[in-house]
Amino acid sequence: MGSVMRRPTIMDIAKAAGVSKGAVSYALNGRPGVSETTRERILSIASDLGWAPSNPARALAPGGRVGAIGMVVDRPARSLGIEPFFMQLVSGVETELAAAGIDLMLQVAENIDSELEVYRRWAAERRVDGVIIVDLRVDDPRPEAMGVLPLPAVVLGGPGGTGGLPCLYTDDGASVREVVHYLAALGHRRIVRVAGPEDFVHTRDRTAGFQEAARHAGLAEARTVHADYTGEAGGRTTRRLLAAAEPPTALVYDNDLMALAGLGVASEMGVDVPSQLSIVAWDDSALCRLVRPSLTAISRDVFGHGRIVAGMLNRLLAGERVEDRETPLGELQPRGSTGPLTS
Amino acid sequence: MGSVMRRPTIMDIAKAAGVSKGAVSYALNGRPGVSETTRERILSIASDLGWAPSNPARALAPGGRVGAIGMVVDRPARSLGIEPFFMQLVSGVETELAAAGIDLMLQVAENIDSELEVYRRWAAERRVDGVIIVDLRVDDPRPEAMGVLPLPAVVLGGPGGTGGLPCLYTDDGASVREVVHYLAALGHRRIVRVAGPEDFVHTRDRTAGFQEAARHAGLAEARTVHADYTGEAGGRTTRRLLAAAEPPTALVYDNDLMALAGLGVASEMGVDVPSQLSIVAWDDSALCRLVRPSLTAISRDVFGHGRIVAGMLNRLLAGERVEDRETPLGELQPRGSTGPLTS
DNA sequence: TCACGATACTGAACCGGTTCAGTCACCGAC
DNA sequence: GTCGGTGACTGAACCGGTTCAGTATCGTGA
Repeated sequence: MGSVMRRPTIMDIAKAAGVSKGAVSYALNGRPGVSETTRERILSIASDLGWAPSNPARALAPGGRVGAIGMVVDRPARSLGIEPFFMQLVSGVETELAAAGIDLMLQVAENIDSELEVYRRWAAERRVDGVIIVDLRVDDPRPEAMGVLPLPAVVLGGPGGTGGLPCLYTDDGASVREVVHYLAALGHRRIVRVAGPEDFVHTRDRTAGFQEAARHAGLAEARTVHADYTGEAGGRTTRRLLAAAEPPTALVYDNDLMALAGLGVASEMGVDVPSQLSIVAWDDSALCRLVRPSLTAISRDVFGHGRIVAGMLNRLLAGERVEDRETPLGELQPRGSTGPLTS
Repeated sequence: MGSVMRRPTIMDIAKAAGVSKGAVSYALNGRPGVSETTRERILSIASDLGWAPSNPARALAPGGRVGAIGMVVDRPARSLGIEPFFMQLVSGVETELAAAGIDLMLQVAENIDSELEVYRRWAAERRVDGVIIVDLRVDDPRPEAMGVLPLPAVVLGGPGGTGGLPCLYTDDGASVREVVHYLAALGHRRIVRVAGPEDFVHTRDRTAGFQEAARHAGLAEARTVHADYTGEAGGRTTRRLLAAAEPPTALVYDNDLMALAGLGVASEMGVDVPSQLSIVAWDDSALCRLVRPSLTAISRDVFGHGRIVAGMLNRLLAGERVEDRETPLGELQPRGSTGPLTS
């Protein structure tokens, strides 16, 4: 008592062991320069003292790393809470980072400009060692900004348009083609896709796959309309579509939140799912299994994507060369919200 | 060209301005010790050079702060993705922190022990300046652990059981009493509450409020059963309750995810909502408005809670004395999922 | 027996800030 | 004219690590 609790430093260890700071550093980092007996003595003292390296000090030393990576999400704040995607991704990312003792900084941004501002600040203030970029856009300004900063980055999305940054990408076009074939086989011809924002690369890829499959199946009336991933927009769009003279018989949504909203609107308008309308969701979260009818969805391992992309960034930070990587295809999970027309 | 891009330091500024490091530091921090003309010259040079303070260096200096706070969430990873609560809370927290230039570290943990391990590591390695503790338990080990570490902390929950830590609390008992009165007024007598885990303080508070209101309204059959906030558990519990000989006519859920699952199960079992069963959710997220029937819910300003609790932590870190604070009561939002029995 | 090289270690510089104790010039008061 | 005080600034220490250039000690081979 009396002495104020203070974090032990390597200097404390050095004094207790009767050696110099440098020797302690070598011992603790498993580097040559100390004898095995000395190393063990130092490690034991360090453990007795409850020593842990000061992260700021490590980061400050020449060539030091901050031991944290950053992620910025800039979808509309309103939808963020419900969007299962990000928390699952975050869980996966952290699982991978935890092993390396790396932390995750999370920021929500209003738009892509404030997102860039966050990256600039993080780089200037040395807050993070690298970042994971999500929701790649068409002509995305972020990859090129990363080149200037410089802030090592890995992109979730692509391929293409990543400005040389390593990326983890998915062939969404293939998944959407499977959905169209599935719906066409059920007899649907008026299929409309309620998509995410037009300037996302994966939206564009899905749209291309959708059009191609529709043309292939001879569905002249298939088309894509855009919304913004929020339940509100999904509901509004669905209401408009179902009120048309010849409403679609099948709707394909780009996330599960809009699909859920669509299901609600159909019910409100007296349109039965699936006998009068089939609904397919993207991003098969638990939501899809909770509602009635349960939602047919394209299921991807978002948690796994997080692990992989974090691993890629880790290796990039370690100075290794990192190749682009493709994820397994999303799998169509047929459930109660799709079926043949029975009118 | 040829010169490698290097972050500018205050030494670079000092050289350019022809003054010492110390003078630059005084100028940049708005402290006395430099003339107004010199200060302006230094600021202008700093801006020209694109200087920003190195966070590790600032943190390392005596009395320096890391400029980051941490938050650990340890609900079951499965439910995390859909639980709107956390992302809304995070948004609110960050909005408040952004103004002070503070970052947020987020960690997901499997259980309360690994959560404590994270706090210990953060404190030992000086990763964060303080933490926000959520989901306070009965006999929670965390407040007391914080006293030892030492890591400044603010609790979202309580009051009581916070071991002296400042807290932001809600009178959940009052809200649940309002719900019971509302349902009783609609004619319901067999009301069951599907609650969160028993060892959460707010679960216990709600249970107490629920029992008191039930006794007051003469509802002998009202009771509480416990689940774990996941949709799966909410659905399973609902199925069991509705299969009983004399099933409840109203269910009150502790979050909206379980309420959503309950709604699905009711539909699956052919129980109409609201004519045969009324459903009330807690945490009024957009989900409640998207499904049909829309869910009556207790609405709270989770985003606002985040702002307030972050502000409290900020002031605590600044050395100010912080008082416990109560949030406004959650408001009952009656929607389509509740009504009188019409059997 | 001596030179040589390897091993084990020390001392100091360095990272980029903050802060404290001085130094110096200048100004007003007596 | 001198004294004291103040404002402006410098130089150096400090935070807690990492790393590099030396140095002392030892064993070994010729």
